[in-house]
Amino acid sequence: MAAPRDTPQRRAIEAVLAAADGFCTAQDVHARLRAEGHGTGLATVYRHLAALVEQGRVDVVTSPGGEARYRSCSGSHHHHLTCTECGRSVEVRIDAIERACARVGAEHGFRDVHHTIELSGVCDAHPAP
Amino acid sequence: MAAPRDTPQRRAIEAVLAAADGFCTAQDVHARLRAEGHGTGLATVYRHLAALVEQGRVDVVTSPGGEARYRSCSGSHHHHLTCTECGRSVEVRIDAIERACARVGAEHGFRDVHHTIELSGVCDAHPAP
DNA sequence: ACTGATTTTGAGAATCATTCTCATTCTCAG
DNA sequence: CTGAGAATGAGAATGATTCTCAAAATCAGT
Ligand SMILES: [Zn+2]
Ligand SMILES: [Zn+2]
Ligand SMILES: [Zn+2]
Ligand SMILES: [Zn+2]
Repeated sequence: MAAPRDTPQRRAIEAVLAAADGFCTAQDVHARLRAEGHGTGLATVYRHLAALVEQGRVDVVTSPGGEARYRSCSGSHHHHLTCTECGRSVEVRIDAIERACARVGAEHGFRDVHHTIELSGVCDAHPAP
Repeated sequence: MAAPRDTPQRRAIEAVLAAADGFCTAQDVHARLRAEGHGTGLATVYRHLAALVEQGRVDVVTSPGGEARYRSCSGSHHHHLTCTECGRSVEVRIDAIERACARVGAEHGFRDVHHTIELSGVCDAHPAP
């Protein structure tokens, strides 16, 4: 369960994530690697993706369809606003929400409260009403 | 794809959800039905669960493990605070968050913004620090 | 570089939740 | 009662993720 060292495969995977500016699926990463000539295996992609998530270098959200989608990100706490049309996503940080979540947890006698928040919508690069 | 009518199977499923006071998996529901003697099939459980979700009579959240968990709920907009130890969960409504989410969407030029929020922690029925 | 120990890799098999298929059973209006 | 259409359930199919394990790469010590 130790994090795999830095290897060419890991670098290739990080490169793919950096190139994409939205979330992409493990299978997507694998396909893109294959397209670029790297013979990286699917298992390896999953391994590194999991390690990167653990290190906080990559975010993962489980899409409604049930698959996990990955995206490289800054290390500190934040959430994502993602376009449902083009997949583009921006990191957002909203103190009001952070505070409200903490307060609600306390009010109900819960401790060690965590939260997951996902925002989605249609960005301004698409036909408007 | 039309919503199935009201049938004994549907009633049984709703009963199971009502009995449990936390989220449970489709497979859980199926198993519990079997245990109670109903010969309900897995496909039927999934069908009704999906219909109930569509009607807003049931909430669904995809757990970190990737499976969908269901819970009967009131119809109006709300979120859940769930205990990671016993699975108990309470509905919460936090205007501050609703407002903040809408505002952030607008600030970034997104329209038709939706959000999913899940709170989890340990409830006061468990050993404290 | 050579050797042996350790880690990483990748092809394919194994899992497992969910969805599909389809013949059978139900429901209900006429 | 009868026939059309809806619902059911057993089992197959799907598809993402995880596991298995032999081969390949890497490392430390010589
Ligand atoms: Zn967009
Ligand atoms: Zn937060
Ligand atoms: Zn609890
Ligand atoms: Zn809300």
